[in-house]
Amino acid sequence: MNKDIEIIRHSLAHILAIAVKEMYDDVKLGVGPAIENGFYYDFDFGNAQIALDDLPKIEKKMKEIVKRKIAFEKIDLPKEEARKVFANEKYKLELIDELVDGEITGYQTGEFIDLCKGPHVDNTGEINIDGFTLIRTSGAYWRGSEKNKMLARIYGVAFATKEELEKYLEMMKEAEKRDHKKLGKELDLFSFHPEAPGSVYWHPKGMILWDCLEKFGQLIRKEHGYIKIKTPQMAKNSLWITSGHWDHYKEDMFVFDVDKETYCLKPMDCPFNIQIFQTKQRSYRDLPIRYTEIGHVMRNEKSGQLNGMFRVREITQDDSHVFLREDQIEKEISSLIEMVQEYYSALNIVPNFFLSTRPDDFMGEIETWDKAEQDLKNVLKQNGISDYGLKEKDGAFYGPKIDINISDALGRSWQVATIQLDFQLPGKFGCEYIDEAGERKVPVMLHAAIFGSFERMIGILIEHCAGALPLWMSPVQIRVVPVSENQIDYAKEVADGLKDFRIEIDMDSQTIGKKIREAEMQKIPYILVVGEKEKGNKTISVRKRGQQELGEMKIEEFIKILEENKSADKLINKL
RNA sequence: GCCGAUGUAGUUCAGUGGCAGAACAUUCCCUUGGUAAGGGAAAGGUCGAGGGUUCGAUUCUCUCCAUCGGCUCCA
Repeated sequence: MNKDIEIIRHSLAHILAIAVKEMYDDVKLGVGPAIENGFYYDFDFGNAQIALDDLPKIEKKMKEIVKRKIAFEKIDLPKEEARKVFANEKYKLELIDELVDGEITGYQTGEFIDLCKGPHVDNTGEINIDGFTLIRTSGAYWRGSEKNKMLARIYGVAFATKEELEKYLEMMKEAEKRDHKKLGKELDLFSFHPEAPGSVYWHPKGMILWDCLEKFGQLIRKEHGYIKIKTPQMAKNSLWITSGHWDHYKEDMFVFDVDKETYCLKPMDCPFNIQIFQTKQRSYRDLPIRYTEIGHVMRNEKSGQLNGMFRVREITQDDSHVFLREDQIEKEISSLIEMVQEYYSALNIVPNFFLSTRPDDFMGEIETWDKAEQDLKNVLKQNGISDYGLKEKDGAFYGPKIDINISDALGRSWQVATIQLDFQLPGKFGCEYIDEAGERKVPVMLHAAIFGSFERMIGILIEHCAGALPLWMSPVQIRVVPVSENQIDYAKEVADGLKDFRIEIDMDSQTIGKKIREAEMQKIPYILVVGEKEKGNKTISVRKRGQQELGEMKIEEFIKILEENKSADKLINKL
């Protein structure tokens, strides 16, 4: 973030607080930082409510304050002094109590003083009155904890100039057009229905996309030595008590009674994979054993956090579980990172790596966790990934993980792939193998999903390409458009010659312009126009998605173009 | 789950305390066309669900459901 604009954003948060204080009685202040593209401020309005409709008034007041050209003055506040100044601000007092003398500073603007480290602009006059706007309100828990009171957060966006602001707002409007929920409907890929909140209904075209992803994933896994399995959808709670999910994950599980016993829909596949491992006596020579499973798991996500395909209750994971010896850990994790990189480069997506560390609610010994975290750090380094982010306390209850995040059209970051190192569950279940010396040993377990879930990954993919999927994944790859009904027979002949592709014929008795428009809006990669001319010459006129005509050519020539496109996609030859 | 917004035809959206509207899509008719919308007609609705206020509610009000933007939580 540009330093100057960050100061402006921070100052605007301060000005927002002034405006709200002037307009509403008995408002208590929370905090108000600069954020990417703007700023926010949290307020406790007491019994009053703040709604979207109130924002224009507040924004007007902010602009008025900017025009007053008042100075921001930094003041040092000894703790006792600060307690006096903010005597009426319970949230500020809470923050002051955690600071020590000398650390506490405030910024005074006219009558108003805010508790703040700064920096701020010297004078409100430095702020461009047309460079910012308030965009939305939301609730936000005080200090980010669900246990605390929910404050009213007001968000604004701010830039140095009016033009930059307008450009940003325009960009966000464009981004909304790439929303996978909207495109999924328009392209007839999937739907949602109120009777099954958080579950996806896959339409025929969406299913083709799904199959392409699945096949490609399995191909990569096969090359890395994985074998497919399939496990149950539900199990008695005794299994989940053993695994620890009952203690650590119960809130998110669907639980129900059958014949006086308690059952759970599976929220994860791991315990079942462990049970398969245990059906035989395993030797050190057998390891690593690499299972992969298309896991259909169900998690009771809270209603308010469901979000299109990004956050569903029925999640289909490209799951894998590896049982291995300690000396195999680094090599195996490297292999998983390699798989992630192969997969994402084929999808033209750059993965962002994160290390997620021990959560508060962890299972096992701290020393084991420290070792596991160190192992993951080593492997990341060995694979040339040094710029990974840190997600503190974000590991699974059974082990730390390497996560891969991808942004959606609106710039929100979603976790997709995950590689988890687990020293806990195999022991919990009493897994063993016989080592070289004939001793019983507990294997280590890796949990990994390469693209995370079909739902989330497909949502992300759609948004990344605005629905214009690469040829190999397009549900319909080619549409033949006859100029008039007189060429329908020839169109069928053309389609027959391209049987290896997903091809369809537009039989509508509409103008050619209309039919082209339809095909373009459906984001079909190739449109083949056939009229009297083509019929006579035994050719086709090719139009590529989003471009002009490629010209008239023989079908064989067109197939050559398709093949080149395929090899450009690298992986298509494998499908 | 919490804060806020939204819910009207298959879709995108207008609108109103007193007979429910458009465009696109659908069906039919005319048109037989040359690279992003040819013309016409018909059909299409328990205005998210249930209470309340009212002579009368799609409209006001309450509860619930669903969706979206955040918060929290997670692939």
